[in-house]
Formats: sequence, C-alpha cells, structure tokens
Amino acid sequence: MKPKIEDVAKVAGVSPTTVSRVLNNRGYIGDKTREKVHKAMEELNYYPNEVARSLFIKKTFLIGLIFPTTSNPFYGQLIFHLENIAASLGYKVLLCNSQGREDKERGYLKMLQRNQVDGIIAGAHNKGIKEYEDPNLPVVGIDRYLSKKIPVVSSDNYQGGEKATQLLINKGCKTIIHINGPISLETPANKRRKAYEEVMKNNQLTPLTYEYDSNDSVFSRLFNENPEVDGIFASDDLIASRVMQEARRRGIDIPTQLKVIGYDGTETTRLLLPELSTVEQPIRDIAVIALEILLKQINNEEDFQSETIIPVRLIESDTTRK
Amino acid sequence: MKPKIEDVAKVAGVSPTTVSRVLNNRGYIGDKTREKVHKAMEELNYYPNEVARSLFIKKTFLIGLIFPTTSNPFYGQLIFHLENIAASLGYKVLLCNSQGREDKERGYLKMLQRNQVDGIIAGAHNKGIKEYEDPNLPVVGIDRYLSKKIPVVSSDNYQGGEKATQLLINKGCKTIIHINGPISLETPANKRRKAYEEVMKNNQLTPLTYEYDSNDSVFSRLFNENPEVDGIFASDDLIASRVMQEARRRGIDIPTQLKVIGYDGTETTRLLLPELSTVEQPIRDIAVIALEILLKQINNEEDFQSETIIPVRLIESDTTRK
DNA sequence: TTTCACATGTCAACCGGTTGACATAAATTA
DNA sequence: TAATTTATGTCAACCGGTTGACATGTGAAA
Repeated sequence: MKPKIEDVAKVAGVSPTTVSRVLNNRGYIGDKTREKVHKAMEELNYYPNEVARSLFIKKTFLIGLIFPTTSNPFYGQLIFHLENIAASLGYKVLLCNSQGREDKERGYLKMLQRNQVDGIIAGAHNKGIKEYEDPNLPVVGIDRYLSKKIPVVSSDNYQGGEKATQLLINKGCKTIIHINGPISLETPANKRRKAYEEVMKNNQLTPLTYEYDSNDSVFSRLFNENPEVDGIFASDDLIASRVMQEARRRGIDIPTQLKVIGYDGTETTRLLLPELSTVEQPIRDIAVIALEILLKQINNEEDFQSETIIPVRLIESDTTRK
Repeated sequence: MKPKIEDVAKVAGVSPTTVSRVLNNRGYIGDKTREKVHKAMEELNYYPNEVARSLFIKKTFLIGLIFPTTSNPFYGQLIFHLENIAASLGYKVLLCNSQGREDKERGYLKMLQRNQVDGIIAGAHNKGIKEYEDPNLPVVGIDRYLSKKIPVVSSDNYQGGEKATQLLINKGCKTIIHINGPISLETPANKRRKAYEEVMKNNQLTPLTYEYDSNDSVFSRLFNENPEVDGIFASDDLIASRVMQEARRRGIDIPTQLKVIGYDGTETTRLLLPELSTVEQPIRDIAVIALEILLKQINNEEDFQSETIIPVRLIESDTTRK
C-alpha cells in the first residue's frame, strides 16, 4: 500500500498535521522537525496524493489541450511549447487529439470537465460546438473563434497572406494560385486567403483558390487547369510540398518556371524542406500568450485581450529565388 | 458553484445514493427514476467529479507519457497513437516532454506519481534514472531499456539496420557510412548500428560510423573525410535529410553518385520527403502493444512479454534507385 | 516576572463522490 | 397468501489530504 501522511507522521514521530504543515509550509515548523519529516518521506518513498489535495483545494493544476493531432508538425510543435511553458508554471497537461472530429471534441470537452481541469486551450477545427457557448471554465482558442466569450490567440494570418502573395508578385509571377485546406469561415486562417485575394486585386491580378480536402487529385487538377501558373501560395508547408512534388513530376522547374511559398515554417519542415520559402508562425509566442491569457482567466484577472494577433516572419528560400 | 450529486438528487427528487446508482449502474433502478436523474443532470449541467471518484476508487484512468518532444515527427506520431488508443480504452493521457533532460524526466516521474497515474509509458532517452529501478507502478519502455523489471516494446532495429545496409550493398555501393544520433548503450536503436557493422563485415566491407550530436559540422566532415562515399545509412530521416542537403550543396547527385536511406518513415517525412528511401517503423503497432502490456500490468495480469520486437518494413524510393 | 513569538499536538469538519448495511414498500411469483 | 424480487431511501464510513480552532509548552524579550 502506498504510504500516506499518517504513515510519514508515525515514522517521523510527529503528528499528521505537522507533516501537512511541512508539506505546505504553513505555520511554525522547527528545523529539526522539518528534517525528520523529510527523512521519513524519503524513507517511505512518500509522494503526496495530489488527487486528495485537488479535491479539497478545488484546483487540479491541470490544463486540457484539444488539437487535431500531435502528428502534424505545426500542432506537434505548438503542443510541445504549450506543455513546456505550462510545466514551468506548475501546470500539467491533458492531451486530446480530436482528429478534426466533432464528436471526439465534444467527448473530450466533457471528459475535461469531469476531470476538473483548471482550463482548456483548444485549436481543433470544428465549428458549432455548443459546449463552447457558455464555457463554465476558462478557455482560450488558438487560431479559431470558438464563441464570443472565448479569447483567441493567433498569428497575423492576414499579414502572412499579404507577405506571401506580395513576394510572389515581386518575383514577377503573373498567374498566382492559392491553395488551402478545408475552409471553415470561423477560422482566422481564412484571412490568409482574404489577404491573397485583396493583394491580387490590388495588383490587377485575378485570384484563384483551390481547396485541398484530402482529395489528392487537386494537385494535378491545379496544373491541368492552369498550365500557365508561375506562382503558388500554399496555406501550409505540407500542401506546398505536395505542390512541389507534382511540379517535379511534370518536369516544371522550381523556382525558374514556378515559384512556391508555404506557410507555418515549423522546425520539422525547415529541417526536411529548407529550400521551401515560407511564412513562419511564431509558435512559441502563441503558446506563451495563450497560456498567459488562460492563467489570467484562471486567476480571475480581467485584463486580458479578447483577440491577440502576433506578427509573422517571411522566410525566403530557394523556391522563390530567381 | 458546480453542482454536486446532492444538487442533482434534489432536483430529481431522489436521494444522492440513487443518483450514484444511476451513475454507476449498480443495484436496482427504475426506468422513470433513471430518466428523472438524467434530466436533472442535464438541467444542472452536471459533470461527475472524477477527482472525488478517483480518490475513493484509487484509480485515475490516467497514463503518463514521457517522451523527448512532440515536436519530432516520430514521437509526435507515436504520441498521437498512444493517446488515441488510450482514449478508446477509457484512459486519459498526461503529456510530459522531457527534452532529453534527466532532471526533467525525474521531475515528471515524481509528478506522475503524485498524481496517481495508473501507469507510465516512457520513451525518453536518459539512462541511469534510479527511479525506474523499482517502479512502484506499471511502466512500459519504448525503444529503451529502463530496468530489468520494465518491459520494452520496440521495432526490430536489428532487422531494420540489416535491411537498410543490405539494400545499399545490393545497389552496388562500396563505401557505405552509417550516421546516428547520440549513442547510449541502453538503447535498442543501437542495434541498427550493430546490424550495419555486421552486414558490412559479412560483405567484406569496412563499417564506418559517424555520430551526430547536434554539432552540424559532422555532415561536412563526413564528406570531406570520405570523398569516395557512395552510400549513407542514416539512423533517422531527419539526419538523412541533412545528409541529402549537404550532398546537394556539394553537387553530388542522388541517387547516381550517392544513395541514401533513412529510418522511421513517419507520415510527415513521407509527405515532405517522399523521395527518401527509409525503414518504416510500425508506430501504431508499437503503441498498441505498449498499451496492451501496460494495461495487463495495471490489471495485474502476468502474461505479458518482457521484450516485444516488431518487424519493420523497407520503403524503397528515389534516393536508392539506380 | 510577565509576555509573546515559536513549535507542536489533538480534534473535527470538509472536499465530492462510493459503498455496504439496513429499512421499507410495491410489484411479482410461487 | 407467503415469499421474492425490484425499487428506493437513510445513514455512516471511507478515500487522503487541508485547515481552522484550540491547547500546551518552550525560550527569549520586555
């Protein structure tokens, strides 16, 4: 059986209350007593039961993370930072991979509440989950509007879209196509597309957007329908990579015949595909701010922004070089 | 204030015990009563407090995951599967990114015990953590020997090393170099290297291994010191990618002048670098088996293997094609 | 000598569930 | 009609901590 406070007290020859006092640094404790207690804890291999503690103090120091999947480089890196920063602040992290499925996200939301998490950070992609409407606990959304009451943190998607599109134009591209993942209007990521469209129009160019909804045929369709394409702005690096592969298959040289720019700039894509120009999201900063806002909510501080937008950085590489 | 069983009971006009019975499906409950209770729970937006429940039943349905980082494609994908399968089995997952740091790993180990996790799955890379010596709770290691008592699950690293090396030999390579990450003797991953060395010797070739310990100069050193190199077996795809970049920089054509094969074959690398030949680890299978063994330990079943080795699959692509 | 800050102890209530013991009453079944 | 089975209630103990109230005994400062 696991030792409890009582056992520690017995071994140390003190009362349970004293042990608790040592554990929580409350009231007066003598140096020798403190030492005796610590020695006893070590001897018994005692670990205070956080479950019991949480029950009483009504706080678990747990944060739920709901994201589509850790397998994706962007979310993997974001989750890494979130966990890291949370840990440094004394919080633990319950991981939930919603896989873009609404039913899973709902299930996780319930689970997290039953487990009394102190707050939730969500970057999943389902819309219309009513549970978010009146969150009875602190929530922060990342790159996603969950409800009016829930603060959002995202990078400056509009600025990113502008920078990417403008770069292609500056490099002399005339037929620039945008390709993005499944569209949900509630996503700040759509601002990338809006920026693309506006920049195109401002330059007397016609915007043309394709949507990749896990139907691989878009890539070949895109080239078939636009043989004159000379610039592609993909809404993430993985899609950009697919585009590059299709171009290679068709013998189209990058960057001389076609210029490509992606989005995200994660460590992994930068390592595996350093030649790809991209718009780097400040992933760590997003994590820092999301947690900052979440903790303010948890601590009932009111002074947090309902929407935070962080600037992005253009990383120019071979795929857009002349 | 969050509603509790008592509140639900009041609204439903029944006793707390009856509510608990409905919740746990114990004893006799009439249909109309069950309904009343459910209606009351919905009305109050009641979520049973798992913390209180855990305290009493002495089980949290929590599993701790300790891995270096979710940011790496291999771990990201592994953790994705682990969380997924755990969720399907009714378990939740506490995420710990140890970043390869011993102190962090120790801290996490303590944290997980304090939080009464039912078990731990660890794939971090520190050796000599005494806490693993007598684990007072179920642990499974992935690709890593933690202690004699802890079962390990890994893919067949020796076989993978053999397959990779043999492929290069079959393709006619004469000067084949192996490059791996930091070596720790306790890691099954070193079997990749051992296989490489033995296959080389069996073919009257001289093995030569480089070690990449986050000092980027190895890549250029490798080529400088071995201008005649025509085959490289990298111990993971990220390293393989670096090798390819260095080769490109030097104008060495892949695959005609140099053949390269990596290791891991994650979704992400396959998407971003489909041209790279690699040895695919059965990541999902590893996760399934690790959880199977962990649950057997949790449920005090004794019939699990202390070491499980799962076969790998060679994926041949452009970087080793003639 | 009188205070009082320091050090520790005892005791009981509480956090929000679970569970077993026991009681009661209605509906079935023998 | 008697014996069960079904349905529900009351009550109290328990899980392992935390905390406040209160008591007691030091030694040092006033």
